[in-house]
Amino acid sequence: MVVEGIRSLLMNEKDIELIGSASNAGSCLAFLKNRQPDVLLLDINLPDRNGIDLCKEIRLKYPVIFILGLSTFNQASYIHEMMSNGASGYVLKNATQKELIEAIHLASAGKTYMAFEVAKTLHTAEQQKQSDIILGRREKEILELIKYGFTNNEMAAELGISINTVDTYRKSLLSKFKAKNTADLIRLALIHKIISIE
Amino acid sequence: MVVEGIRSLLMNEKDIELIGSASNAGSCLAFLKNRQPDVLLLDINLPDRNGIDLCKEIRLKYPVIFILGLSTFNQASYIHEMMSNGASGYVLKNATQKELIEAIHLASAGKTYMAFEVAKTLHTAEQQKQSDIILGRREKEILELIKYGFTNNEMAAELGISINTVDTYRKSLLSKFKAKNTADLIRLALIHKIISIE
DNA sequence: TTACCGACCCCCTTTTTACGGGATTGCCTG
DNA sequence: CAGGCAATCCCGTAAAAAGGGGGTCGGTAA
Repeated sequence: MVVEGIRSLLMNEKDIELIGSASNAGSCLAFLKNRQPDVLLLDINLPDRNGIDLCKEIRLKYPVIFILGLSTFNQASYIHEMMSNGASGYVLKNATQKELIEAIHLASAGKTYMAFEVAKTLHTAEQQKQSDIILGRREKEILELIKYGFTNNEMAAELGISINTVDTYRKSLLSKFKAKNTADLIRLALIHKIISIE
Repeated sequence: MVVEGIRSLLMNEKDIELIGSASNAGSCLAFLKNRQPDVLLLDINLPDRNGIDLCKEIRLKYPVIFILGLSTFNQASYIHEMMSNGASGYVLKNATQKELIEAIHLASAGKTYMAFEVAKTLHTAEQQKQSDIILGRREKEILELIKYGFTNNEMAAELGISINTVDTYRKSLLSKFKAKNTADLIRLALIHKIISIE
C-alpha cells in the first residue's frame, strides 16, 4: 500500500523518475547492485532487518545515494538514529505530496529535509533529555533486576556481591535519575530509554 | 500515501468502486451523511480522534456499513478493540492486493476477514493474557500516582483518604498483578497496558 | 603524579512497603 | 432479599528501601 501510494504521488512529477521499489532489505540491496537511484526512500520498519542499519550500510557502499528515512513514527529516537546514520531527511508516511517531492528535491541536491512536525519532535525531545544519563555496567545490571522486582538481597545473591554494594548502586541510580523512589526510577529509566518493557 | 496506495490497489477491480476517502474522522462523518459505502476501510490512527471510537459510532449510525479496521500495527489490543466495536475485519497496511480485495469481498457479504498473521497475533495474545486485569476507579488512580513516585502518605493526602485505604489498594494491586513489589507492579501494569509512559 | 571514577564494601536511622489479619457502608444484581 | 463487590477504614509486624555517613582499590586521563 505504501509503495503504491508513493508511486502515485510521484507519477506526475516530470523531474522525478521512480526506478524501482523493494519490499524488504534483501531485495533492496540486490536491486542496488544493478542500478542506483539518486535518492532512496527507506522505510525504518522492514520485515527482514532494521532500516537504520540498512541505511548505514547503503551509505557506506553507495555514498552517492541520498537516503530519506520513511516511517509512520514521529519519534525522536528513530529520527535521530536515522540522521546519524547518514540519512538526508525523514519523511512521515502521512506526508503530503508537496512535502514528499520537496524532500526528494532537497535530498538529490545534497541538502537536508525535515518536516516541521519532525523537527519539532526532535527539538522537544532534546529539551526534555537535557542531560544524558550514563550508567556503569553494574548500575545497568541492578536497574534491570530492579525492573523484574528483585530485592536488594536477591540481587546481591544473584550477582555475588554484598547487599551494601547493591544498596549503593540503588542509591546512585536514584540520584542519577533524580527519582524519588523505585516506581519513579522505573518510569524515568523508561522515559530515558535506558530500560524497556518487552 | 496510504490512501493513494489503496486507490491504486483497487483501481482495476471491476466489482469494487471507491466512492470516496477522508483524511480524518470529521470529514469521514461528513461524507457519510451524503453517501454510504458497503464497506468502509477505517484507519485506527486518525489525526482528530480515535479510530476505535469512530468505528463504534459509525456502526451505530449506519449499521448497514461493514467496517474493515486498517492499521500498521499487528497488535492484539487494537485488533480486539476494533472487532468488539463492530468491525468486520482487520487489514494490515502491508497487506497484499489479494488480501485487501478478499477482505472487502468478505466484508460486503457480511462475513469476517482476518489475515493469518493477524489471527495468529490474536491467538498468542490470548494465550499470554489469560486473565484480563480489571481495576476499580480508585485502584487505577493509586496506580497512576504510584507510577509518579508518590508515597502512600502523599497519595492519602492527595486523594483525601486514609493511608490505610491507600495501603489496601496497593495490596490489591500487587495481588491482582501478582507483582512482588512496586517495581514489578509498574512493569506488569505496563505490559498489560493499564498504564503507559508518555 | 594527582585526581577522578567505577566497582566494591560497611554501618546506622528513618521511612515506606509488604503482608497478615480484620471491619463497615452502600450499591447493584440475581 | 441475599450475596457480591467496590470503597472505605483500622491494627499489627517484618522486610525493604531511602538517605545519610564512611571506606579501599585499581585504572585512566589531565
